[in-house]
Amino acid sequence: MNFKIKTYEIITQSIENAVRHGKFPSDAQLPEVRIEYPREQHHGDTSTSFSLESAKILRRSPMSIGEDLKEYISAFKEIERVEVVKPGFINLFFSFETICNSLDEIVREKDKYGFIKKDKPEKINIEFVSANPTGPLNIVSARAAAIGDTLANILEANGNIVDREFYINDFGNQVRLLGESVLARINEIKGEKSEFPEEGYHGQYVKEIAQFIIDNFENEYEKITDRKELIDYLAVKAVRFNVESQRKDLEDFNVKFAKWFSERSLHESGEVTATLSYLEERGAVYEKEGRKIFRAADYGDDKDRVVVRNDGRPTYLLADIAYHRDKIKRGYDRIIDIWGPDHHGYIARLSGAMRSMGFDDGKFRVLIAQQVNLVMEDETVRMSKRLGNFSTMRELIDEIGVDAARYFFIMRSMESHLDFDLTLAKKESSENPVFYLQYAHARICSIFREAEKRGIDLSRHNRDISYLNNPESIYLIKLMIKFPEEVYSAGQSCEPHRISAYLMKLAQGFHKFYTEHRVLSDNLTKTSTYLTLVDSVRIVLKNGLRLLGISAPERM
RNA sequence: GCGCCUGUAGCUCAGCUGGAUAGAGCAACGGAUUUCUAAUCCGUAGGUCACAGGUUCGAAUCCUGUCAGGCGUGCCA
Repeated sequence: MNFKIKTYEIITQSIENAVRHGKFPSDAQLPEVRIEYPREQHHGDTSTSFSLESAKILRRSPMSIGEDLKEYISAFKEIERVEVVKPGFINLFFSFETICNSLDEIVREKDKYGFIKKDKPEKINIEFVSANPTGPLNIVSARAAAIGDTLANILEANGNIVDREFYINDFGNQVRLLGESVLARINEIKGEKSEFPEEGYHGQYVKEIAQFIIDNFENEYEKITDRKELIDYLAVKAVRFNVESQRKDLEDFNVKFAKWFSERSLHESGEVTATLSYLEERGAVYEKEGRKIFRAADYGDDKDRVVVRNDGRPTYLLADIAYHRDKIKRGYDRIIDIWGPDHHGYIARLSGAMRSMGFDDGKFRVLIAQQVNLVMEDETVRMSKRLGNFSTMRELIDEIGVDAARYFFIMRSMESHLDFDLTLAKKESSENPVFYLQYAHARICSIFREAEKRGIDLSRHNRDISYLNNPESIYLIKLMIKFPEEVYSAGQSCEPHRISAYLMKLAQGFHKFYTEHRVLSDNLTKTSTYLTLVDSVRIVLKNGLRLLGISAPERM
């Protein structure tokens, strides 16, 4: 059962009945019925402000409209009580039996509870992290990884087919600089004189790459005499090294990409030039002073953007358009990109490009994973890849663990500028909210272990829902009823943090239940009823944690 | 200058796309365990929702302006 949908049905039918009986004029333009969850429990399970919104049109007081609807609403068997209060809210209270029946649904569906099957699944591509292959992944990438993977999980739970994708920027200036940096380090190790490139990468890992290449490819690169060719060779090797280590870090973070897409491959296959002619055919590109310029301003951007420089080299934008054209060609219904905050100025031009290629506006969405301030000992740590002074995702995983790290990133909305307190996350791991969730799950498992020890067999005993007629049990059941729609709306709004907030509430509800009620007792009917309840909680917790990519331990 | 994000309890942040008396965690203080795991629970305290207008039955939420912080504003990626 779904509270909102059920309430919507009841209200709209009640309105129809009222119209049929002449309470409301049949030609009135009534507003759309909206259902809300009241903040206060005593305001009902669901409520609607329909009478407030229709008062003007019907030229009647909201209270009297509510009173008219009340008799029709209370005729529904799911509804125990209807209230019309204060300014004109209609509050609905569901019957105890209706609510308790939902437990059967949860226990029956088990690990599928909250997961929807669609007749026509959407094919969704979600691209995230896509960090430059010039070094280890940093904290911002870790945040994007946690958010992107969780969002993908949620969209899958909503019945869609989701491909996770990583775009490798293995082309252009940065990569050349990486090659130069590696060359300098190789010469250094060999005791030869070498100037380190001014804009180069100073991190320790560059030395490791240099050593790695010396150990494995010395015979190959020594044959290359042309400096430019050598740098290119080293760059390719270094990129491969970095991509592999990024892939490993991400897999250890429970993130697996279906596709690693190389930017370089777009250039080599001719897709980039093909995309240019495609845009030219559509009249979206013009030439000026030897450059080719995309008419971004015609598609919502502030100004037009260069796609081919006057020396003939394509810009990053053109490659990116080619990349997204490839995604379109692969037949996705929806395309989602998650970018870092430093790219937000780029959204307008790429969305413009999508529009110019005729891709439906609402189907392309760029989300920004906002910055992360790493806080240590109450001081903000500045992160800079080039200066080599940054905290890596690898360090994060090693320090605080995957579960805690993922949870920290997911529990905040992605557009908030996150202060990540490393000392706290490390030091006080027992106070960490993620353990609170996991502990709830472990506690329930512990109850079942004890039940088994006592030889209690659930299937042999009857249940009696009257044992659930207490505030703690009712609170839990009502909350669990809302899980599927929580998953749905988190997917619709692309807000994974809602799931973590929801699970927090559920764990809270359970811990409270646990202190108030004893599950195992001599009364086998009561025991069996309670076991069904906590089993449901365990199912929902586990399903929710699975969405977040966090483990649900059976013991702690 | 222009654009994007943010501003809510001492700190970190929620607030279900406009609802009723603004919430949680942490930190502080006081209490609870002969019981299925105390990594738990209960209570107390803590607020000019940055500020000023506007929209309406009703605003933390929407519109305008101001202030503050961050980021962006390349023929870099």
